[in-house]
Amino acid sequence: MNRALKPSPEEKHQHADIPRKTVYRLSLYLRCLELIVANSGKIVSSAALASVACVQPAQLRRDLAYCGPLGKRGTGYDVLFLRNRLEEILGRASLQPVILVGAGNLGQALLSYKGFAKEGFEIVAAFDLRPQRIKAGKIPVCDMHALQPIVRKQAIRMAILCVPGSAAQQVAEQLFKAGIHAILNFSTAVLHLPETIAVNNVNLAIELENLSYFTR
Amino acid sequence: MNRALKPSPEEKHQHADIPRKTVYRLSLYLRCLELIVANSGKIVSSAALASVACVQPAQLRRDLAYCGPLGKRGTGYDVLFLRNRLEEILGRASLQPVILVGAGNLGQALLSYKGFAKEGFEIVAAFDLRPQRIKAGKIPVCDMHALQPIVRKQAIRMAILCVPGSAAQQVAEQLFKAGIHAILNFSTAVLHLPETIAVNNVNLAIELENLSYFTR
DNA sequence: TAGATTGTTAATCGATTAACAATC
DNA sequence: TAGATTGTTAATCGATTAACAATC
Repeated sequence: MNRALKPSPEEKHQHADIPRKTVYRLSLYLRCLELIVANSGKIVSSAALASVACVQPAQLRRDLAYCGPLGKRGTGYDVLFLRNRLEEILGRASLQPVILVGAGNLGQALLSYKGFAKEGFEIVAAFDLRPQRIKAGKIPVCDMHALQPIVRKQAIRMAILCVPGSAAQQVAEQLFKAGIHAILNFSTAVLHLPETIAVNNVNLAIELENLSYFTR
Repeated sequence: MNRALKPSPEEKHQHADIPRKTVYRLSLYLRCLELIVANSGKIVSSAALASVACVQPAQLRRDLAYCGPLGKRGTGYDVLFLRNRLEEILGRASLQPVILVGAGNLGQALLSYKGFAKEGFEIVAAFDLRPQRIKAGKIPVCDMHALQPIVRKQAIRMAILCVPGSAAQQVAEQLFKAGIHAILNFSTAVLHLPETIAVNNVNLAIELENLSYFTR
């Protein structure tokens, strides 16, 4: 997506800093809108969309307000228009290349997981200490030494990290040095990295432990 | 807030409702303590532990304070004692049985993922519409019809949900009716369920989308 | 006792919700 | 115009952080 040099009115809100939690919910709303589109809904009110997304209508309106005025007072939101705007804001216009590092159990699973491709992300390469041991369908599995040149050459910004916890910090530093800007961390380790790199943690064992606590 | 009667110390912390975010971080602290134990640390200060866990020392002390006084002023926390207390509070004393529903790509991956077993959770059975198509090592893969009797008989409280988004709501209702108390939801659907059942959502595509937004 | 570090209180910050004026 | 629903402001709620008295 090419950007005009001077900001147009549409872009007025593009660079507003939207809180992280709101951005997360925007993704949620987008998925709810897809459902509504599939059910041939044309117009949706904040109350209706909020109920699908399981949030309060006031919160939904507030979240959307960060993106500029998107609805029509007295009427509601045009479903297709809102969907398109959210797609723009979330940057889903273009296919995003991603690499995956650590092709063990979980890593191999994510390689074959269809959910990413469906939503605009393409895993273009996987990396492992012992690349020959891995079957990964169409995706090339490379040696760790190939990481930096591939990331640089293809200008890849995002990585999925699935190495064992004991290796995670060291590999994460490699990713940072190679020029990666964001890591989805599935390892059990807490990563200590410069603030310029974004990290989202998905710790499956902790999620279960957390649920377990609340079942008593 | 004026209380007529002051609760005794035990009363105060036994049934204390610890905020969800704090419970999550307690799991994190527990894992950091394991690291410190491995490095033969005996005593740890809030500053040291906080730095390992990437949180503020004040937040760590506050979080721990929900669990009663666990440290010694002027000295710090006894590593083994604190670990044991956190394990008790988080209920890691016993092995927790879990079922997995939907053994597609992601489901099969989680079945073979070692991370759960390592941390006190055992996937005792998997369920799928077409159980015969799945290879799952030692774990029995059963027809959906077998769900309710198995959950009841073995008094299973937790489920991992990996079915396609289009089936998720319906299957989640089945889980609820079968007597499940907590769901780790990997499907793309937003589940509408009674408040008595706990749900944690892990939406991999949204995590990536969220990171993608913050890399610009 | 002097130094260190917790546990707790008070101040700050941010996020959610309620209320309503703007306006379709 | 009357009814509906947004966008926004103000009130509320909860979570984080700073500060410090308690105490080892």
